[in-house]
Amino acid sequence: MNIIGKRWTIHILLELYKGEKKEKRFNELKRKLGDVTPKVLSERLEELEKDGLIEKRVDSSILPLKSEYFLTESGKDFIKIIQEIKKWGLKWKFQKKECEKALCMYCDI
Amino acid sequence: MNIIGKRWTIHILLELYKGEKKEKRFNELKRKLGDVTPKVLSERLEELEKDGLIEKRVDSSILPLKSEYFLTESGKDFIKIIQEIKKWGLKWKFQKKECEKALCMYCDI
DNA sequence: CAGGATCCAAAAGGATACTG
DNA sequence: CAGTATCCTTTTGGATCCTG
Repeated sequence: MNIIGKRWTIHILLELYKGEKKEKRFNELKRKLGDVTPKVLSERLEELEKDGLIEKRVDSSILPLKSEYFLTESGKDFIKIIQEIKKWGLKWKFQKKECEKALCMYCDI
Repeated sequence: MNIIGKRWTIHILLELYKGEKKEKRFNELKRKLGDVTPKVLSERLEELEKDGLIEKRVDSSILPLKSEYFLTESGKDFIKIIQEIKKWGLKWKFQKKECEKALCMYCDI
């Protein structure tokens, strides 16, 4: 519940799940997520790392620093739960036909 | 996320799912949940009702008032998500053998 | 680029007392 | 019994500026 209850967490996980390139940079996430402040983003990333859903890889050999975040196995597995929640929402709350496609163009899950 | 993110919500849903008698009274829930204050419990119940996961039946014919809460179909369906989350937790976080029984004696799911 | 530090506003939750 | 009302503390999140 610490994971799922907090703002931005789900969006971060989904962002790391989307697209071809699975590793995302700090500022890349920041941009994609719209208006997360660096403080909050940094907090969420730390928590997710602590809980083992994501990992961080830092390349400190070159400057400027380059750090990349990516989903772990448990993180990928957690995406399934997010998908279940979405299905529940589609079934009982929002009857949005567009979202029922294999890969929803709106939320990419 | 409004549903799942807030304190006590999950516990309320599980409480309404447990046991033979599926309808639970306000003070019954309050007692079972330990130390929820009536204010918070009342807030959560309202939200859950508004979101359609539970329903309320009031018997105003007799005094003192008697109100009963119970899960709707979508509420019951949501229990499955809670179970998925629990499974995820068991798999990746807490390897608690006792919880893997068909009906866990600790959390009743 | 990847954050950390500081300060502030808002939301959430809890304690307690009271009421139809 | 089933809540409301009031007040207060804690937790979050956001804004903004700064740095190695």
